[in-house]
Amino acid sequence: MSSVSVKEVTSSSGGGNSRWYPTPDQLMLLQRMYRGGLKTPSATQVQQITERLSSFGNIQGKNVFYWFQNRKARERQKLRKKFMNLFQQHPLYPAHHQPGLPLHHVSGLEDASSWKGDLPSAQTCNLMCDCGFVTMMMMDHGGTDPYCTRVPPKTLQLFPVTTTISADLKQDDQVQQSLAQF
Amino acid sequence: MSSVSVKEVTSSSGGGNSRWYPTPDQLMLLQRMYRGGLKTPSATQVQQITERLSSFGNIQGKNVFYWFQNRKARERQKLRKKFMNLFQQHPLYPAHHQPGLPLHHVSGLEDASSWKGDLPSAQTCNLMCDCGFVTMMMMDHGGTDPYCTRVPPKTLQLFPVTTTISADLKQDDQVQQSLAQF
DNA sequence: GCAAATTAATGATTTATTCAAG
DNA sequence: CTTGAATAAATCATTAATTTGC
Repeated sequence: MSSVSVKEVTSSSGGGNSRWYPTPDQLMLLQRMYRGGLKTPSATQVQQITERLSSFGNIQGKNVFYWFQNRKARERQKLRKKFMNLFQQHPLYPAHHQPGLPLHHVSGLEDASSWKGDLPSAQTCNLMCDCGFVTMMMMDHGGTDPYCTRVPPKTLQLFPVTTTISADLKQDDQVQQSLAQF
Repeated sequence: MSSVSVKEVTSSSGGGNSRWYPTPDQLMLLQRMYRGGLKTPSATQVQQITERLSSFGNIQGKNVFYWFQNRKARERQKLRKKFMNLFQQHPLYPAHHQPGLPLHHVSGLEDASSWKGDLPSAQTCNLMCDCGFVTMMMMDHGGTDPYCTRVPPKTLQLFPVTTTISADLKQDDQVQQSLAQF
């Protein structure tokens, strides 16, 4: 570990070359392009960029591709995290998840009488939920938000998402599973 | 800063006043259910969900109903937009033989030993465009990116790709500009 | 000062979604 | 219903920072 094996820039051949590290120049240019608005370069663009950057050191197309992918992903990640911290005080959510699940059918709810009558028309929903939805969308990209931390929950699979059941059953099942989460 | 004010979740039912804002927990669960496959909950399901979510804060059946309605509607909206963009942003991937840009996977890029599922095409912003994420981004770091801004058609042709103008060319342009800097 | 130990960054892979074409 | 195309999300893996005890 401590061996800071100097990686010659001669990437090819050698054999087990370790990963690519952008040279300062390469990095600068990549960042400049990103800030300039290029988030997802096309294949052609990757190719061009690679060619140009190769004059500063060894580089491959996949390095460029990965760089933009990671850059973009981590920007979003950072923003999500920040935004969530802004919003929900309470720490990362492992709080409520019950393996055992209390799945039960809250019986006696069939009629749904409490709100059935005031079921609003479809036209109004846009107005009503607009702002709230913005909030949601902001956090949406963390939809499953297992982000938060790497520490607490290792991997939490929530939905198997099997497509072998009828829609209704599947939905009911999903509801149950979802409800079972808390 | 506009959207951050959503903080007060006070939907106190006291005076039939302000509208509902989902709490983070409620939101998370709703999203989870939606992604789990529940797009249009039945009345019964709405009721169940409402009961469960009410343990996190004030909520009514119609809120849940509206939420799903809007979520679904906006997903469709988003897709429509995406579809439209697809007609303008060209797909530049599989096409035919490009001089140095053969089929799939930006080959011509060295070993490409693991260069597998890549080949990005330009259409990223779509997810973020819709509901205020852009706002957040701007708020966060100075409104840098034209994530989803409409693309002014530029007259710049670099590649003989079939038709297409606009977004992709814009990006190519950006690349050119960026590359031109060194 | 210095390394071992720990944490943060980030390059590289894998996995899950999603829509639409067949 | 299945599958292809294309990601974004999640994860793995390795390296650089840094902390810490001596």
